[in-house]
Amino acid sequence: MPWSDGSYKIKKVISIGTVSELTGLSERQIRYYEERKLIFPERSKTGIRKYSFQDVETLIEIANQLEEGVLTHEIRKELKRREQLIDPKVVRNSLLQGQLNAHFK
Amino acid sequence: MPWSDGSYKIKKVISIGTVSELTGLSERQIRYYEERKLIFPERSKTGIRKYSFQDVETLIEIANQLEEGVLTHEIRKELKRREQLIDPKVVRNSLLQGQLNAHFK
DNA sequence: CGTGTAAGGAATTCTGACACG
DNA sequence: CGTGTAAGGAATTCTGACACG
Repeated sequence: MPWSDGSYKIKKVISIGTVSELTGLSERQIRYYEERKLIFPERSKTGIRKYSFQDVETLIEIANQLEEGVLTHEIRKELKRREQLIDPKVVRNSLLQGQLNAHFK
Repeated sequence: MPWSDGSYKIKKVISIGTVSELTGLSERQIRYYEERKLIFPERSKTGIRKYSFQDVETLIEIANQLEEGVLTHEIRKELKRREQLIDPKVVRNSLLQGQLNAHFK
C-alpha cells in the first residue's frame, strides 16, 4: 500500500473539527491561517478541508508565535525558510542552480 | 504535546468517509466489521466514528481474509491472538498470572 | 453471512459578511 | 490584524430495516 510507509505524519486525512480538538484552536482560526498562507490543507472532491498530523504540529507552532505577538506575515516567512531546508524539490533545485552558476561563471 | 510522539499511527482521528477512500471498502462494510468486533473505532461526543491509521491497516487485512473466504468469526480470533502478542497490558497480566500460578502451585 | 440501498434525522463543514479594535 | 458569530446551504454520518442469497 502506497500510504502505508512511515508517512502517516504527512497524509492529509483529518477534518477541521478534529484538528480543532487536537490543537485547541477554533475552526475560525484554522481557516484564517490558511487564508494567510500559513497552512495548506487538501480538499475532498466536495471541498472539505483535510489536514495531516504535520499540519497539526505546524498549527500549534503558529499559535505559539501569535501569542508571542508575531504577525502572520512574519510567521509565513519563517515557515518558508524551514520548508527549504527539508523539501527535496528545493534541494534539487539548489543543486541545479549551483551547477548553472558554475557553468556560466 | 501528549499526542505528538511517534503514535500518529494509533491516534483515532479519521472519519469513515476517508477510511472508505483509504481502504476501498464501503462504509457499510466498515461498520459491519465493527458490529462483528473486528475493529474498534472511537466516537466523538456526538457519535461520529474515528479511526486510526492502524485501524486502516487492519481493515485492509480483514478485507483480504474475507476475499480468501475466511469467516468474520475466524478473523476475529486471529486478530485477538495478535493483540496478545503486542499489548503491554496483556503482557503484564501474563507475567502476573505466571507468578500467581507459581505461588499457588 | 456479508453487503447494497432508501429513509429520515442529526452533526459537520463551507463561504461571505458584519463586528470589534 | 486576528477572531467571534449568525446565516443558509451543501456534504457527511448515524441507525434500523428490507433485500438477496
